[in-house]
Amino acid sequence: MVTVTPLKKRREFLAVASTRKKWAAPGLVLQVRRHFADGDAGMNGGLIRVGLTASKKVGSAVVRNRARRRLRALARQVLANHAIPGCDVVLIARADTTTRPFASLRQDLETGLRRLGLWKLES
RNA sequence: CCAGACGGCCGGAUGGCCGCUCCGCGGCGCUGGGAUCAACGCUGCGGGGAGGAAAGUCCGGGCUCCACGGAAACACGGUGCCGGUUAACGGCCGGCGGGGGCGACCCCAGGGAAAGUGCCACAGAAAGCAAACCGCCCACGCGCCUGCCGGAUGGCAGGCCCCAUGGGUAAGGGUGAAAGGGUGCGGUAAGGGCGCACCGCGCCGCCGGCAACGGGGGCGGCAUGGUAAACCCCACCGGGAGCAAGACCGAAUAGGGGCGGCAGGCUCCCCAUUGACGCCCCAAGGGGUGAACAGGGGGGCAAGCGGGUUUCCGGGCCGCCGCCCGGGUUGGUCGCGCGAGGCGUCCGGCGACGGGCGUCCCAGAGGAAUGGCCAUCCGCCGGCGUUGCCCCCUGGGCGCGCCGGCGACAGAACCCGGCUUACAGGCCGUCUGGCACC
Repeated sequence: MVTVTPLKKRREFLAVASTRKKWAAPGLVLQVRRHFADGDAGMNGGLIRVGLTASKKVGSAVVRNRARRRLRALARQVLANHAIPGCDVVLIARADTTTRPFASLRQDLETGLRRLGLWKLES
């Protein structure tokens, strides 16, 4: 199991967005970036960093918080076991994030990881 | 039982699996070895962890910084019946006045319009200063009608539905949100506070009340239209900005300011009284001179500079070096939760509220924790069914069962007192008006 830490700085979010590697699903939008060229490169190699974004388009403060919490729970379940280490991931909430069934949301994230080449069988 | 008024309260519950954050206690880790403190990381156990509005950011305070001689005044902003309450308020409580409701009760931006200025759309004759469109009344006749006289375009008499002129009126008509008090009677040519009664208004006493105000009396024939959420006047209140306040720590790089690099000193090495070093002479070997003298060169020390302006001295400039100071980006720590605190109870007060006693410690994040998923129950809504009950019986209500959907408004960001706005559903109490029964 790899460690999952949060992504905090605006710079880091922009860096992930600038790679243009993204996948849009009904429940969420996924953006990824490998922060080391190849291999395990250094001490940060095992880290997966996750950033969550919920804009005002999603809804009020209550709705945005709920969307973020569901995405955080999802990331904990899926990314730790199925994403290859050494990458940054940004999950963006959409309008349906709070109402979509959790299993479907999970499906969205998993196919997104496969499409972007980050999928890994359970370790 | 139905309809309604007011006040208070709750605002999903339980369990399972997996997490977050803070606090307390314990364990482990941190490279030569051992011991140990703090912090940090990981981990185990125990405990705390959103709201009545956390919202809007509309008022009032605490706290912090800035400004300032206590302050006062101008400007600007706010408040505006009276009394109380409070740390304070534009809040709240109790009264007063006006309006609405059968009633419980509800609503009111409720100071001043004889200080001044402005405005009063449309309509209307006229919107502030008294005027007069229709009408009403009187007079007059140069108008008209009737009758008589006369040859006559004339004279005489009478009359006013229609006409002109002069005068009196403001009751009636019509306009308007508003038309110079209202209703009635008398009076009058017609009318009019012209006179009278009542109401209203103004002024002056009296009584009740702390007061707003209320009650009653006398006088005045009525003067002063409305608008101050128009300017304004009066009274009272307000210094400004805000936790991104503010305090502390503060790396690399770049940049800012100040001082020094002057004199003098200490120390080490080399040369030197058999004369170093500088200058002068030379036959190139040396000699003279400073020498009536003891120093010279180099390095180091908080010691020591270099460039360039023709040169020297001084000064300035640029650069370098050394030391010191201040600002400050990312970041970190504090501010930061024992408080105008919650709950219970007693006392004072109609009440807002105040006081005493007891008891409790109750969120503290920072891309922002306080949750994610599942199950059962609960509540509400819709549909279908019903061998149940009721009614005003093609139907409806209540109850029960099944299926499906939904779970209001909304997320602390320094704290507190209010206000405003949003809100599925539900509970409790007091009161009002009906209906039924005793």
